[in-house]
Amino acid sequence: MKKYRPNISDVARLAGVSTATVSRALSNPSLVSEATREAVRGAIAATGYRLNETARNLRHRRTGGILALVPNLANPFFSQILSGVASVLGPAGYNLLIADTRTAGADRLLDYAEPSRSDGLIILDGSLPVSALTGRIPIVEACEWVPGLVAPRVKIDNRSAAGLAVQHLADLGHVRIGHVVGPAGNVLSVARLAGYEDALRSRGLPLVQSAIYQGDFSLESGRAAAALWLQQPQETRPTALFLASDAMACGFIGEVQRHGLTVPRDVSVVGFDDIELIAHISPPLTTIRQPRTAIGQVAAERLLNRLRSIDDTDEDTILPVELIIRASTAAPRR
Amino acid sequence: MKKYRPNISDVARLAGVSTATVSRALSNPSLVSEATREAVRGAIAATGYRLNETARNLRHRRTGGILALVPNLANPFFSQILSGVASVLGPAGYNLLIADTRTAGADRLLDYAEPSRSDGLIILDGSLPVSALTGRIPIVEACEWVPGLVAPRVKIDNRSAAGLAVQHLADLGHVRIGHVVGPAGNVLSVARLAGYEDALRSRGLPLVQSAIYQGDFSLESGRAAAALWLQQPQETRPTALFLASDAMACGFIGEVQRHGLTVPRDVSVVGFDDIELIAHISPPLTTIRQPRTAIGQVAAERLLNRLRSIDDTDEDTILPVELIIRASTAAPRR
DNA sequence: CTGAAAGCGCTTACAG
DNA sequence: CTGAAAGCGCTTACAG
Repeated sequence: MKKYRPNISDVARLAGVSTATVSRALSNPSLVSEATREAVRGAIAATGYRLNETARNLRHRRTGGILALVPNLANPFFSQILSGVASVLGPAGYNLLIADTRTAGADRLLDYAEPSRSDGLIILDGSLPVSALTGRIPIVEACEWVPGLVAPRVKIDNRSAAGLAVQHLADLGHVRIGHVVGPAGNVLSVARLAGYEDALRSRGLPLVQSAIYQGDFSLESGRAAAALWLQQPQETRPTALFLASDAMACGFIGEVQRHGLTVPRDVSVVGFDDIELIAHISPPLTTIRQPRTAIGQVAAERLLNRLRSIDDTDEDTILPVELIIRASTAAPRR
Repeated sequence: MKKYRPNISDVARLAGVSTATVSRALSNPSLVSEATREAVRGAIAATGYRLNETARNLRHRRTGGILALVPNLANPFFSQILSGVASVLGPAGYNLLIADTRTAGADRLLDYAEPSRSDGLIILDGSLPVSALTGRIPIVEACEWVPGLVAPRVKIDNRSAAGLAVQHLADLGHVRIGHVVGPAGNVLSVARLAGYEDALRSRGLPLVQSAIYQGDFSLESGRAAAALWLQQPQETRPTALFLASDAMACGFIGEVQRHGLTVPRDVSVVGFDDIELIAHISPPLTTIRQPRTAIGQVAAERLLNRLRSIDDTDEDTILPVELIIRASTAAPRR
């Protein structure tokens, strides 16, 4: 018993028809008579035939795959987006390929936009060079975006979302409101910082450098920001902080609690993203919810439309955010 | 200016050689004279030629991809494993395909082990049916495993790892030690429960049904377990709990804190996995660290070895775990 | 409704 | 060291 993989000719021979007919019976049955279809079905069952996708793809000059470029796969922030992407791509018959732009060597960068590698790109990493991506295969950007790249973007309005967070703190009566920014140069960091500044200005609140802390979205950088904040004089340091990610907010809260302070009694904290865990820590975190599954789904749908030439606009899709008020924010102590 | 994708014949023509020579210059340069190689290089640069992977794969009767089957992509637990997988597969020239076994329809299940879909499988979901996976392409299992499936497994010793957690609690002086199990029927749940029971027995501690709570690895199920625990009489309920996942431990701690209790003063808690966040909540969680990146890397390496016929053993790789003692555990109150 | 034939873009055993 | 030719497994315009 040899391990032989039957091909379309084996089926054709057994069914007593040509390979063309088998092919049609498979991909466009209405072109084939019922009797012939039945014969083909029988031959397929008898041989255990399965279509070779690689051959079909070669013939169709496509790959059958969509490549998602993620800055850091280990970061759980992306898994939910990818889950949304996968839920759309699977049923549509596309494979989801994933590449971690950090662990993949820079030499590999040029291959991303290779038409022989995938039929389309979903970009989740705004720090990629435009030149490597431009003009080869359809692209959609999700969450982050590459400045200068012409492609539809599926995202939230980061600037006004940041404004929501800060306004919430202002509404509670806070005057000295601080901000922990994301990674330097990151498009999201820039937009959220701008929203923070917008909100302070529109409320006539003080905008001072000492209330802005550098972060990089990570837990550890939130902890470090807290360490700085703890060293500042109590009378002048912020009574409330808006942090550009939930992870940083967690790190921040953990550190101030370790120093015997209480949130929100001693300091109010707002995060960004609404990752699942932070509803369960104490205090549960007030944050801006980002519809991550929906972002992934819509990005995948728009890319599929481009592949089918339905979507010919470069317009962005802006999805709504929501301020989720939990227990990490309160009026300032007086 | 037409958008024309040059192929190997275009390069051959320009270089004044045959396509066979171009092919050799690309994949086995030592077979080709330096002068010819140079000519080919020039022609490639001039035409902007890029190898078509699909065609090469068809010729080689392979796909160039490895498919990872994940039970739930949205669960961040898997992202770090996938990160390890990606870091090995990328440099080896393989694409990483990912499928979410939950969102993909059951009809798609049979396609997973399709040789035309991928060259090998990394299985992270122990609940898949053996029949759908058997005997088609090389498989490696990581973390979870499918009972009855003959394939190398890369995992930890869940049973003794659970024992470590329980022994730590016993060492602190706890007598009534409870356990929140993972999803019913899950291979990890079963192994960790067995390890819990082992440890109690070997210490001569009471093993009672009322100290075992059903969970499913999720935050919410940890919260629900806490709700049950809170209702039990203080004199008989466990003074310490080992939970089969960090997520459940977070949910548990959050709920008991919400009821005004303090961890570890009122109850000690040990989790499992060592996900990043739980070092930063308060109290920082004592847990069993699972080397997730390494699990992903080793799984990918073993699969690559199988594809190259280097690895011909079905033996499991057992990676070491570590008990990480933080602040969520202490001696029982007396 | 069906078949013969060309072709998608590569690779490689064979011959020289 | 190099080329002609067959072939990987499909699909589809063309002809009947």
